[in-house]
Amino acid sequence: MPELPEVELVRRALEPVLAGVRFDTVLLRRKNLRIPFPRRFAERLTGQTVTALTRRAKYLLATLSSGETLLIHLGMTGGFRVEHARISGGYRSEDASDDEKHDHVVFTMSSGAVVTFNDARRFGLMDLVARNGLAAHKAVSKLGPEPLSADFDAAALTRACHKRSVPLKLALLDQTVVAGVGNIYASEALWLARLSPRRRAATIATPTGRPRPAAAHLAAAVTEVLDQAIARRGPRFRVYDREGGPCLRRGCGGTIRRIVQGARSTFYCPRCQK
DNA sequence: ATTGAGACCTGTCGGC
DNA sequence: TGCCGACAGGTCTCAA
Repeated sequence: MPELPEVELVRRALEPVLAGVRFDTVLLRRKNLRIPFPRRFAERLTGQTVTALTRRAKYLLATLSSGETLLIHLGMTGGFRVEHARISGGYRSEDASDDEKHDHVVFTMSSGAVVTFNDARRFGLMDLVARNGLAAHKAVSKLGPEPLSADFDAAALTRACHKRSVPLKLALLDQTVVAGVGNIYASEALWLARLSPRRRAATIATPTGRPRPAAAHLAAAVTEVLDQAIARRGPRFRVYDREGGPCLRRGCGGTIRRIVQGARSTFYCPRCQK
């Protein structure tokens, strides 16, 4: 489920549970997710306090008292459940949670909170990064600008796109162009900017690499769809998954189409997105 | 260096 | 009901 807004919402929900709190026990129920857990993962985490919970692109970053960072990616289906330790004699109700068979990591915190990571498809990952090692970490070292920071604007987008022949939609999904946009928000941002997902990325720049108006429209649209999704606590599908439905732009009258780009679905209105 | 295809893994949904 | 293919909000790797 998670693109940048969803990860940010997870971060906000988890922050009060983890920040300032210690890992009392760490239970690994398997030895890998998308990649193996690092050596002695549980031992290295146990006893440490989380000093901050931040986010970079779609990664959650828990800074630890040792200066190390616990890096977490939710993949497609990853998520956390927060419960509280029960006094012995308690029982678990059957319907309290879905598939415990996909509960892969269980953190018991010094507060009594029990934080469980569940991930059916196991496209998620956890890693432990040495103090000062984060910037060089493979997962984050090549990420482009944070779309909700001042680093991201029409100029940054233009620089990243002006020599690229890929379709605009695929450029938005490229995490080195802008970090955190995924398949839903890429379609949504292009719709908002009235730009065709099939258009070459380089066409938002002039031949000399200056931003065209489309670059500013697209940068603003990316920011807006992400901001709105966070504020509304979830995406609003104005084109995504609306194949065959009417374009919601006032006065357009077009019909939403689904195409496949890079083996993933793209939704757009051929009538108003140029 | 860039690009597209395939791989990774499980679940769900629609059609026959 | 059961089976089968298509599809799912993400990355990574490989070959051209």
